[in-house]
Amino acid sequence: MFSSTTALQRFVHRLTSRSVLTQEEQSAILDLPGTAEQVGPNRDFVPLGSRIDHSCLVVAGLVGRFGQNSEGGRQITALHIRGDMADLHSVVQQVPTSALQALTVSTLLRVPHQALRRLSARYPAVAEAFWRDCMVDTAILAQWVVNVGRRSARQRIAHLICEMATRYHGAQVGNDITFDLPITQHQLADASGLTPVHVNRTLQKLPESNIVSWSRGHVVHVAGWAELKRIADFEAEYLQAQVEPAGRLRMVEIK
Amino acid sequence: MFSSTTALQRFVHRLTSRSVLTQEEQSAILDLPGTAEQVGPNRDFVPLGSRIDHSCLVVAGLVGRFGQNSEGGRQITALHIRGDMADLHSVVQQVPTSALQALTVSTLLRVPHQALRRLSARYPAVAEAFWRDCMVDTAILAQWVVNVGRRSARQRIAHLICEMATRYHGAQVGNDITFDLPITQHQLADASGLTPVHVNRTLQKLPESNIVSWSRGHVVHVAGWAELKRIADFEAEYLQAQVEPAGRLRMVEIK
DNA sequence: CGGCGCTTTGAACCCTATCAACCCGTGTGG
DNA sequence: CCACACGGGTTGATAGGGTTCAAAGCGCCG
Repeated sequence: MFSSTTALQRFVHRLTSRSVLTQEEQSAILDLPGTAEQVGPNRDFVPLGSRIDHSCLVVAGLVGRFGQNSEGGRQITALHIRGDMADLHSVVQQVPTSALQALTVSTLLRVPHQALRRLSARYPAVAEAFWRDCMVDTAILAQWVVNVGRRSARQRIAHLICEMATRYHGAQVGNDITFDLPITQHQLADASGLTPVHVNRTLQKLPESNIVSWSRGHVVHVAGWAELKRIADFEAEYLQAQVEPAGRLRMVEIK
Repeated sequence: MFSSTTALQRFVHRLTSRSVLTQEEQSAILDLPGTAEQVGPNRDFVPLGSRIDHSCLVVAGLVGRFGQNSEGGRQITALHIRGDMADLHSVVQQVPTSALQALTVSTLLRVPHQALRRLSARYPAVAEAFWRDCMVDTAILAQWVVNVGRRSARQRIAHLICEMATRYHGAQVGNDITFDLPITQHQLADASGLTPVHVNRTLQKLPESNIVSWSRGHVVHVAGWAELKRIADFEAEYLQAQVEPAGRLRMVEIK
């Protein structure tokens, strides 16, 4: 149904939108081995505590990184969509400090660390691209802190929608956008630091000017992107969805 | 007053507590060039927007990474203490997506990216150590999301104290700890997603069992570490303050 | 002594949580 | 084909943690 090659192509595409990689390096990534796996919703596929030996590329579906407090309160700290290597960082940090869970039925490609490390050692520019990609995730995370720390419920949700819209559509976001975000209100609550009940009520007040509609098929339709951005207080720069070629950086000379 | 060599030694020490570096690699880091600078409190020394060409090593003082919402609400997304290379990630991301500001009088060593890149290109293991260090900062950030998203005011503050105590003292935390945290209640509020007023009130209720005292000289005294940890719901693993030698990883063979 | 930055206190308010039902579409089994 | 369970989503009532605004206290330094 979903080819792992397609997923790797998406991954390469993401990397090259921010980093400079030679043709050889790109195809080396495309040749990465891995075993595909399908997991059901609400299933931890990267549990806490035990050392792991692979990273997970999201082929299809939606994946969340989860934190918890002792009372069982859950907090999603990151969302990953197709083409994301959800725990690329585990290449340098083998013991997960937070768990990865599928939010919907998802397909994953488990890529051995060994292969990723070999690639990084052989092509320093790939290591650099990996590092850089991890730092974009970090920038997103920093925005999440601002989101839950200093924004109202409606802003939090609006911001999350803006982020996901941009991540799905890259730079080409028009004023009218549609994309698939298969997430329940409960999960949305866990992502925004709110209660499911309050998410529900906030969501109802959002389409006041027909800005967003959230059909239960999980497809989000944004009718007024500019307006939504304003509400959300959203600036897309940190996502670096499309860094201009001139802005790209490469530490290692191209041979 | 503060030697930049000492700061670099601290930096090396931090790196080697999680990564394996040869003697040669370590001294290469110690030889890193840089220009020292002293900045006053509340001064942005890494502003938003403009491309930068150096990273900042904190020699002394306390610095914060700031996010903002459009209404001017400020949110600290990271704290950095002596020995931290506060924006090491800027080596691969030259345009800052959040600003760095001194919280107290601080001394910085501005280290040219060029030097850091040369080091990374020459010693892949150093690049790996840099990447890993950035990922520890990311793990901390993820905890912050949980903190502001899913913890009560008292837990947030307790957690922050626990984190800083561990970062200052590493693994050797006894039940009775003293350390310097020169931060105002206002800044503490910005870090924990609360208002200064509420921080004040929460702080007053903390020493109910003489657990922490926050003398105005900014020196924190924790009398009951175990109890504070319990309140804060704090697990130190994510900080990786002291990874066992056996747990360390190195992608590149030691020559 | 006066000013300044930080801390402290009070009172009112409100956003969001909590608890508890109920609704509704879907799938399943008798 | 209906009964039932199940996982979301929705709604109401109530409570509370945290905010807001405003003013006063306090230590420190010039």
